[in-house]
Amino acid sequence: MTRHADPDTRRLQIAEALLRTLAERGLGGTTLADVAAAADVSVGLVQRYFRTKDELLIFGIEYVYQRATDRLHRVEIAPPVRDVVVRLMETFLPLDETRERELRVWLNFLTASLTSERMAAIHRAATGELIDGITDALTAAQRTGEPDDDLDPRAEATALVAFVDGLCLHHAATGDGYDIPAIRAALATYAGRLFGRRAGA
Amino acid sequence: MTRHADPDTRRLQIAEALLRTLAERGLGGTTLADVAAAADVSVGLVQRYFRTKDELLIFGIEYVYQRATDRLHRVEIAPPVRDVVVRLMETFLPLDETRERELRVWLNFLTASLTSERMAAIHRAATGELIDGITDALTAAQRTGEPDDDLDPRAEATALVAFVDGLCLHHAATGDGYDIPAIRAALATYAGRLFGRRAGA
DNA sequence: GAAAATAATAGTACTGTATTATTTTCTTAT
DNA sequence: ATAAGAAAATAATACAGTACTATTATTTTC
Repeated sequence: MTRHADPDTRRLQIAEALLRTLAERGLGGTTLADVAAAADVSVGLVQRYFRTKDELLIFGIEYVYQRATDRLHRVEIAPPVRDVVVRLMETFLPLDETRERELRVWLNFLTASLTSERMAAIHRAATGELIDGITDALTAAQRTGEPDDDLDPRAEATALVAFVDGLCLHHAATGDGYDIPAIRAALATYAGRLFGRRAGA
Repeated sequence: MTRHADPDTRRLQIAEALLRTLAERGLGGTTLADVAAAADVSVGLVQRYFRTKDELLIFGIEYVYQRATDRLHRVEIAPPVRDVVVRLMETFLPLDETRERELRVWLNFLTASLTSERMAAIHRAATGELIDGITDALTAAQRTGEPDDDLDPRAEATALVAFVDGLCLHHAATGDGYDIPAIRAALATYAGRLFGRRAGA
């Protein structure tokens, strides 16, 4: 990579190399040299675009959340709300290699946020916005009488997010029993109960 | 700590110091010196009882899973099954400081297992046994006609474990909206739907 | 007196950071 | 169109800090 590119592109290229490296070696096993090698770039270049390793990591986590947010915003919002909610949550599933990687990276950052207030804040903000969005969707659905009568939209939104994250977590760490079809089926079942599948049985 | 103790006790003492340190500083921020200090012991002593740091960490994760297993085995198994399942899952909730610590440690080990086959194997084994147990409970409940008619016990068990782990994960990392009462309420709601709360509304 | 634990030290390896000289690439002005 | 100069990227090196491991002598405890 000896071609000049504009600064923003370079930062993105390096960030993507970071994500690849993080997914493969974990946060504790990732060095600047690793990232530079993955980006096919010299270590000095990484240093030029990111003053410190911390700055690179912060940029990396924000990049991951940005991509997740972009996916969310591309979701079609045509009713019924039940399907909208399912589609929203499915954007988080590791349905392709990219998201599989991002899941692993996310888990690393999440664990890091236990000891880094800086990262914790980023994570909290993103999670909060997500839950707000789901809450709004559930509230809207209630007005159309779609979901169960007396459910607490915010509580259900937080529970749903926890459920999906739990599924993803086990997919990444456990494997067995948490393959993609199983996860989608579990999500469908969950949504069915949440919105009351009285029509069925 | 200058009193002699039998080897097993010493290893346990050091392991507990490890857990305290891990919960506080994370896996990446924990050094042998930290552990020794937390155990009020010299670094040389840690080295005597654990040849390498890796050996200490493996012992630590096994210790955590052992404690979780012990808690599971102390759960009362009096029907209805619905309550048994809830009680089983509640043993994983961070209901006291010890489990709060263990949750953080567990998250660190879980993330580490993404890049360590050794740790991944330990995690998979423990998760597998747990899911087997829940599956058995659900199957037994089906014979008594307690839960819904046509549910897949194994799929439901894996989903339930994912749900609880997701709740714990967000409690540790996110905080907001995932306090203990909220988690218990979410679990109760989930169990209610799983076992069919037709009696209520 | 034997075993356990401490204390001090040394060595090796790795990593983040900083610096510098050199080469390559792009742009611009002639 | 091309040559000169600016900017970007490389390469090599140095440095300081840290951590794991190993070793040894000394002290404490049983």
